[in-house]
Amino acid sequence: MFNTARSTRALWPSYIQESPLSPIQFYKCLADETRLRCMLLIQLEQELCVCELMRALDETQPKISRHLAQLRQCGLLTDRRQGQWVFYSISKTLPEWALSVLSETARQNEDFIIINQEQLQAMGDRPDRAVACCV
Amino acid sequence: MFNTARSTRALWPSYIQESPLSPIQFYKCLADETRLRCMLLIQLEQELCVCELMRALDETQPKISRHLAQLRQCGLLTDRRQGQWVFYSISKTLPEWALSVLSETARQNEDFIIINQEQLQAMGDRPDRAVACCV
DNA sequence: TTAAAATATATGAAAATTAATATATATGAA
DNA sequence: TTCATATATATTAATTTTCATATATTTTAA
Repeated sequence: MFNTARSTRALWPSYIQESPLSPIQFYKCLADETRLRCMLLIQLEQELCVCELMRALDETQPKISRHLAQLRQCGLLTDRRQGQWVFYSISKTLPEWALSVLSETARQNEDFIIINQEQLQAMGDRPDRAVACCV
Repeated sequence: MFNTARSTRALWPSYIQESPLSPIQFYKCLADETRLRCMLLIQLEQELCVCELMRALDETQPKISRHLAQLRQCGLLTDRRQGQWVFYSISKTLPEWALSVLSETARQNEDFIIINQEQLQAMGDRPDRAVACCV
């Protein structure tokens, strides 16, 4: 039915499938509050880890993790592990139209996402990012 | 819970609610294949009636009608009756960002919608539109 | 004219499908 | 061991579809 680098066992929503990103798949990804906020925040902040998103959205760890995994499997996000943290960022394979949809949404819906940005800013002890050399 | 000009009785998906259009509500509307194709086609053709969309999408009448009603209740479409037909068009209250999302999606996903445009073109006996005077 | 019949659209209600969540537990790194 | 993240499983919730039927308009035939 579908495959991922991480797992072939999990039961995922049916719209999770291999490339290429269809408009339907993309909009299903955005049609959930947790996922939309994660996408917009990550786009604004370049890169965020699970614990930062938990704080910014005030949601449980499994919930955040699960939605991030979906976004990764649909090709919207990529992740990199740095020590104990896993940082998520916008996938470089995301088509241009999808990128412009995201930035247009963020730009004209500031009120929607500002609360999460504030909670992120208020978070103490945010993990340091190692500068990735030799990408 | 919600209200419409047409009915206060129907049970609709929870994302149907009164204004203003939130990004979540908008993307839930686009996160269904029937609805997304209807939106893109209507945007491209200015105005389409239920029977035209049935033909373009090859879907049943209740299915099309139901999804159009949802899109209308969320404020994405408006309708006008002309004789026996009901024509749907993009709502003039749709925010600018949503319009640009739609057109960007259409512009960069031609393959997705062309099949429906072709079926529409191939449809015989399309209802005439009366020029609306004195709007 | 008026009374069916035909055509187009809408919707109630149940069924079917799909998706989201919580809890417990597993994995991996420091 | 502790902290951060992932996931299995069960459960609950939300959404979509289908079928039957209702409503509105036009057409046809008496």
